[in-house]
Amino acid sequence: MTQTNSRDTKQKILDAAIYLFNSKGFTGTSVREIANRANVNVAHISYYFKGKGGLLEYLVSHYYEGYLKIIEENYSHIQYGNTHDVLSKMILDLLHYQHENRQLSRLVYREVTVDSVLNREVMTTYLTKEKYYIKSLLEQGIEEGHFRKGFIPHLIIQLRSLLHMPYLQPQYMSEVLHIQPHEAYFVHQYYKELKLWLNSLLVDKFSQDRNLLAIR
Amino acid sequence: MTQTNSRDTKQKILDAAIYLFNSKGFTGTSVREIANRANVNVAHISYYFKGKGGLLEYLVSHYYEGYLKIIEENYSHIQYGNTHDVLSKMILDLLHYQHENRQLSRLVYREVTVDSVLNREVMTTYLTKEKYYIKSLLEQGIEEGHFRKGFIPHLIIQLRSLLHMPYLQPQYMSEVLHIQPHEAYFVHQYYKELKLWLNSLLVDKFSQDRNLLAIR
Amino acid sequence: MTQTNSRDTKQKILDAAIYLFNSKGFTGTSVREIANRANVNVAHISYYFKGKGGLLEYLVSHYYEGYLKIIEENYSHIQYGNTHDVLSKMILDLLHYQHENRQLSRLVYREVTVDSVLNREVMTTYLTKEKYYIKSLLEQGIEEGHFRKGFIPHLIIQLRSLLHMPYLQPQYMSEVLHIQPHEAYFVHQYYKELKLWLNSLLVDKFSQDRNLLAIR
Amino acid sequence: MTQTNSRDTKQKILDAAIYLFNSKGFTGTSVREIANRANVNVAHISYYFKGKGGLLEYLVSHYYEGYLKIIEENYSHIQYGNTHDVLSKMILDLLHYQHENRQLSRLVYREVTVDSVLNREVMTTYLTKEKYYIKSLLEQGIEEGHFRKGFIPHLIIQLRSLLHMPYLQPQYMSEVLHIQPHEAYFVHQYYKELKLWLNSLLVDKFSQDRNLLAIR
DNA sequence: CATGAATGAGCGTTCATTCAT
DNA sequence: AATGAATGAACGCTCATTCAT
Repeated sequence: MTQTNSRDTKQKILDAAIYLFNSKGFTGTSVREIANRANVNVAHISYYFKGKGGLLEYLVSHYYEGYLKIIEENYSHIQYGNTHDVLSKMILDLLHYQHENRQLSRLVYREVTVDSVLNREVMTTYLTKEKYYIKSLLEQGIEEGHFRKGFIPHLIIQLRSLLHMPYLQPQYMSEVLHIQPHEAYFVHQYYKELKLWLNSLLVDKFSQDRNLLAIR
Repeated sequence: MTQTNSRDTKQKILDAAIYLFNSKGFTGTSVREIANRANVNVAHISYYFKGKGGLLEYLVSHYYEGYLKIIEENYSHIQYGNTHDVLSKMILDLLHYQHENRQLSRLVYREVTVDSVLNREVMTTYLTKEKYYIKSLLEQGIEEGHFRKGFIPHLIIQLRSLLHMPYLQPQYMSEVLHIQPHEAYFVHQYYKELKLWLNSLLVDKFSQDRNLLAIR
Repeated sequence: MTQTNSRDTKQKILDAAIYLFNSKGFTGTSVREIANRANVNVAHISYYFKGKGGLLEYLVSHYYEGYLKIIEENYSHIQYGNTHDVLSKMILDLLHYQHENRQLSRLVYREVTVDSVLNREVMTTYLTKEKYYIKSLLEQGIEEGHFRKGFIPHLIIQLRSLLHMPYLQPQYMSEVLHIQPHEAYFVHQYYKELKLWLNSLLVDKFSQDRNLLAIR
Repeated sequence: MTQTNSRDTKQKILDAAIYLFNSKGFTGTSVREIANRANVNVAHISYYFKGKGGLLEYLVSHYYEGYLKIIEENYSHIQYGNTHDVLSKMILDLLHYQHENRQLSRLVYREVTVDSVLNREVMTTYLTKEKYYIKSLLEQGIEEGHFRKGFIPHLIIQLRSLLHMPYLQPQYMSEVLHIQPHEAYFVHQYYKELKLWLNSLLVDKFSQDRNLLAIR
């Protein structure tokens, strides 16, 4: 009876879509299911998002925009000698971002593994930037002698794998490993693991000292 | 017109299904597409695999059976003091397995991220076993003083993430990172990375020596 | 092209379904045939009636509701000594009802002879009520001394057989017996037959008189 | 392992078909269901009966042949003054026939209510003969003054209705009326009802006597 | 004779989207 | 802005039948 404004309707659609795409997959979800769950007329989905495809595009874009913003914001704090700290902070922020957008994270990371034009666009628009920033950080750390030399693409794979995987398989986490990734403390616990990984990239003390000596 | 035997037909269906499920996802692929690609009558899919769902189940089960067989085979070689070597070898074998079943790997790892009864069954049938073996290996390594203490579930997450992710995102690998995961040498290159990760689990020389001294 | 209202569409589907179910049977009719005959999109059948099964259920329920209404209405006029008149009138009304819904009658009476959940529901919902009313009427008539004693279930079988059969086999009626049950006068002619049957239930004059004498 | 001869196979198919056609209807039953139930290869149905349709035709023909044989056999005993006895005996024999072929009776009486070429053939081949014999019997009885005058087609309808209906609705009989038509004694109980009906056709004593007097 | 693979048409249903109201 | 009727294509699946082995 009460009139809802378009902001509400759009948000209700988005919430329903996130839930359903997350749990059943994009192609496994029908627009009618979304409309029913959102208590909204079916036609609104085409009206507001130009169809089911547009709805996914909207979700994915929004997700990666927030994702990239975190990376860019952290990257902007780069100075001489602080690449390790910047990377640490970036990782923590991304973990928080994923945690706050758990359902969206899962669906985005999954849908991006199918061959589609959307996937292509995501890669050229967001993932190349993501790669650029991480690569730059690692390169600078290596140049400054803090990170050991390594094949950077492989390091990027590892970082992304470690970051994303837990949010792609929450049911496995909880039902097999008995870890609750949706609990707030998971972020901090898992963050420690990623710091250990990060430390393993560091030039070890001995080599580092030797390097310094050699330089002198 | 000529009648072919059932082995051929079944295999043609499987090949087509792997390709299409891999590239478009399970729900995004229709049985008619599969039948067309396999040059086979649509009815055969239900006839041989009890429907589209049965086809996926068959693929996933077969994949995880081969996967688990590798883990069990390697695990059987466990002896005192060789956990590190067993794990290394297991990782290499799994990388090879994934490489030889690249398309199947991607589709299995993806489809297992949706909420479904199949997923449930996979977790209780295969993934709990996988967890058991890896956990046992790590625990023994820790007990024997080779691996540093750590929260084992988190280590399992990391290992699985590092192992599976590259095969879940081949397009990202090739188009953004310019790595060709389908080339044979990728396995060996990436294997080195995983060995580095494995080494990072080792008790470092210093502590190890100190421990040995203390024991004497 | 022009949009018609839903009442029209539903009715067109119903008319087509009655005709086709009547002539070819429920399982022998396809939804596409119905849709074509109704000049309506196939999807509307599921849209309005929740599938082919729902369509049959709707038809059967509506039929028996009208059928029972007649029985209840007549039953409500029951008074001391008028059971014979009430039964006569009820039979005439039911004959008219069947005549006005000739096609529906045939399909309902036929489909109710297959083993199905719908059939079960019809029996518990409608036919037990029908039995109750007829049984009550006959029992009262017997108690009051108008009807000869008899095994009531057998009388019910006979009444129902005589009432329904002509409408279950109209082709036989017209092509073998050369009777046109669809002509209006058939109702009145056949009604006379049923009255004769009803009279055969009556205690005959002699016995009746004797009974009365004996009572005095 | 043991080789079955073709007689067995045919009979197994017939038994399975009778059961399934009876319970689910002809169009509601698939040849594969029949083959499964008969433990026989699907192809045999087409091989032996020229398809599903031929199977039904075979069943219906056989049924009506036995049915007609009973009528003809009884009719052959007709003599002056015994029409009533002949009819009684015929009715009893038909009740027995229906009882011994309960499932087949139901399916035949049902399938004969759809519009089909088979139905047409049945009417011209068997039902016209059935009509001829019953009509002749009734006409002779009327001529001889035993049966009251009546519209013969209507009498035929009644006789057929009363005879067939109980076997067309066994579930109704048992679940609503709590009569077990499959029990042997039902035949005799119900036979009494049909004799009462038959007696109601008789010229009553008074009128008969009066007629006789008038004739003299 | 018996088998099971193979066929292609058809099944009932659901799809994403459009559009008049 | 919001509705629900309407569309036609596509969905997964089953059908009765054929036929080489």
